[in-house]
Amino acid sequence: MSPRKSSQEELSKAIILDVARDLFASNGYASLSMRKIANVLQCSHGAIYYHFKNKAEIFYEIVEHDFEKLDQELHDVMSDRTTTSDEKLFLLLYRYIKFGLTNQNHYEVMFLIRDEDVKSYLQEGPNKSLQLFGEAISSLVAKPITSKEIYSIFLSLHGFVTHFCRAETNFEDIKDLSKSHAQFLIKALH
Amino acid sequence: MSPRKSSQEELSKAIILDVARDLFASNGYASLSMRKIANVLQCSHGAIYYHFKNKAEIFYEIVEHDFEKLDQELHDVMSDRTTTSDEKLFLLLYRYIKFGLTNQNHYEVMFLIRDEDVKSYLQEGPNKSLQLFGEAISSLVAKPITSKEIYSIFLSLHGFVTHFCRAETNFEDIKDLSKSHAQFLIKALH
DNA sequence: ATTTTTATTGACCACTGTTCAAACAAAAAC
DNA sequence: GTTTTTGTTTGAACAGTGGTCAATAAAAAT
Repeated sequence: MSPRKSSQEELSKAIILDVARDLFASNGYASLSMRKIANVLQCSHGAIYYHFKNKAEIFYEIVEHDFEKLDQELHDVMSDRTTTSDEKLFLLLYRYIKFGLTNQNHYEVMFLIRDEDVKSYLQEGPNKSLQLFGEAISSLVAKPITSKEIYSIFLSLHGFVTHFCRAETNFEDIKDLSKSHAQFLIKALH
Repeated sequence: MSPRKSSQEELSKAIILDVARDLFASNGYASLSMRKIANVLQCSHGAIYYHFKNKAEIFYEIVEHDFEKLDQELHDVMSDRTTTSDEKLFLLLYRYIKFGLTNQNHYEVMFLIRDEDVKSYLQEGPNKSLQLFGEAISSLVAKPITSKEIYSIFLSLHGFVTHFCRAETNFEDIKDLSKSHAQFLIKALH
């Protein structure tokens, strides 16, 4: 009919991302198709490919953006003057788990999906998290920390989140377990 | 042409599993299609559905069967009379990592894939691993171990395997890191 | 008023897992 | 030995996927 929309209803990266972000939160990567997004946007799925190279690009942009909240949160923990180093250390681990489990679909794209297209966008993201983490932890523990220990801490948290992501467990349901996991890991550091 | 094969070349669960297992080891779950399997079997893809309910069932049978090697390996560690408890504890963790990383596609089906069909088959498998693990660890440590600690150990190993599964890292390339991760976790137990 | 650029459509491609009527081989019943 | 029944395979069909692209029309530039 009309191969181009009136300027009022023209698409844009931002509009697509808004809709996709919304649907993504409840659907996840695999079961949210380009056509479903197009449907909500009231456009054809082909149009989306004018704004994004492929499906992976859309979702990576969403995830990358939303992961800044995690950075922010960890940063907040570190710059709080009312908490001790020990408390900070605990909160760092605890908040990481909390973030992962309250943004399970995000976590999946960032750390779990094995799709090659998705992975091609992930050079920076996960490493950045790891580095931030490492620096923070090092600064909180008196004893010198090796990079292997940093890895261990990070991957141990990762395993916790991954497992309960798959089980689709609410964070609220495993708050206690999260706390004890964080404490368990801290014990290994000392 | 011939809607039924001569008895010599008839399909069977076993034959399908043999071929699928082979292809699965190098292709993984997502990118190995029913049609590819049928192609190698020289039959139509429809025929496979006579022997298996769906794709997930095939792969679950493969994975379930091959995971017995892990059970066996852990059992071997425990029943070795020449190693101390401390050595056994280390080997338990180390061998788990090794198994996961030398059977990455298996590990993915058992613990990672979020597909509903796959998960419907997974009521027993992962819990069984966890339980075996818990009993073994408890028996190796003098101090009483809580179930939360068992969880922590297990999920920490899981995170390690998961991460390097995604990165498709060879176990050989991170042997050292595996060892230090195992040792890190043991430190938390004491 | 005309040309150029830009964004959208929808048909199309090559896939995917899954279903199922039809067809025929083998086994069982007669 | 013939007929019936059962078991197994085929291949077309379905509904879906991500992705491409010529045709087209609105908007912008001339």
